[in-house]
Amino acid sequence: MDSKTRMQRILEVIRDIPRGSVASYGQIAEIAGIPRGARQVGYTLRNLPDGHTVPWYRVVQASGKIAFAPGSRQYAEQQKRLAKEGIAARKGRIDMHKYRWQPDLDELLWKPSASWDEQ
DNA sequence: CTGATGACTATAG
DNA sequence: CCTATAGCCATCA
Repeated sequence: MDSKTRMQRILEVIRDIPRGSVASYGQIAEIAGIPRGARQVGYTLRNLPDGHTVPWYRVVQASGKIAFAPGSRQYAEQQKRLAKEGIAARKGRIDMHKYRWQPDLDELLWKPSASWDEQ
């Protein structure tokens, strides 16, 4: 089925978010090849089956805010897990400039043989 | 098929 | 910074 493939691509991307970094729903969707699919990412995470190993807590809103309501159980859980990776959430907000995942840059760092002089 | 939903987002005030 | 609003789009009922 097609919807299943889409969901799997979303989960794959989330699993690729490195420890210590975060990505936005829209960013995940775009990387997964689903432009404007931010809500679908949220939908997918919302229905994660028990026993999953998806780092859902590394996904936040584009603004850097945690998507859960302040005071909720999940809000606290996410903030706690992020803190464990060295990501501080001040008032439920994360410094995206500092922690936003940049897959392209990651690849360049792992493949220094690529053209550097292009800038 | 139709209308409602929502772990979203960009924009305006 | 915050709220309000309008797009968005796969799923659901």
